[in-house]
Amino acid sequence: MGATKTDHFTDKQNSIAMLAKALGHPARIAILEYLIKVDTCICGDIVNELPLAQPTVSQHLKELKNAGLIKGEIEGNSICYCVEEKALKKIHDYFESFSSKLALKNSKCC
Amino acid sequence: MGATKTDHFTDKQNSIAMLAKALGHPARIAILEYLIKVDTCICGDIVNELPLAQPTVSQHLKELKNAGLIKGEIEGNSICYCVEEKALKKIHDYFESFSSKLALKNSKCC
DNA sequence: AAAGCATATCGTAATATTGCAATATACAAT
DNA sequence: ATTGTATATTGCAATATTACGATATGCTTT
Repeated sequence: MGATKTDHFTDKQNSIAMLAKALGHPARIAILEYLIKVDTCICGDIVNELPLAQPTVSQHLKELKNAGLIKGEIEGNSICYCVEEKALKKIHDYFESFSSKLALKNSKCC
Repeated sequence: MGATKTDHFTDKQNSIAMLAKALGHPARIAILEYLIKVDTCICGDIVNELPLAQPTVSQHLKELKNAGLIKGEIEGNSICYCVEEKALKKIHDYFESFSSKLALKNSKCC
């Protein structure tokens, strides 16, 4: 095979994995960082910012959008891409709970 | 082509993307959750816990280890896998700073 | 309508990931 | 030494990802 067996895991696990997967590429991390840094968020800027061709950037934007990490609104001729704060909060909260669970452990091993 | 152009991005971006990529599979999320849940952490348990064959689980463990998210110590006959807290903290801190940057924004668009 | 910009989609090649059967390794117990 | 148990590695097939040139779509201006 070769396809991920998503149906054997919980919805939560799949959804976190999906978000993490979308973040699992430096270009997409760079895009998110850029969207947070600047106030205006037009796709053209992103293409100029990244060391990748326009179709490649467009593809990465699509993946971030599919994962729900960004949203894009048509703004006249170009497109206004913005961070979807809810998704980032979801990830943040997830690792927050991880951290607090870890803090409670008195690791018996390692 | 087809290989990620890591050399065009910052070390930080690559390192976060690497961690996120390793977390980008439900099986690996499930493994981490399990390691945090239980006190003892032996690989055999993980194989029984997951709906995947033993070689597949071994491979996922290897990837988590490569990414620095877990560590494994030989414990007699079996292996004691544990969460590497530093790596989880790194991710947590990253999204923490994201969140606080977002909080400061008064998004002009979207 | 035509020309020019911004973005998306298609097609395709290179590479990576996922999953597992078969096999190897390494220790433990008999 | 042999057998059993736990984990890793190998090899391979199916699928996914990454990257980009070429092309399409859709606004906007002329």
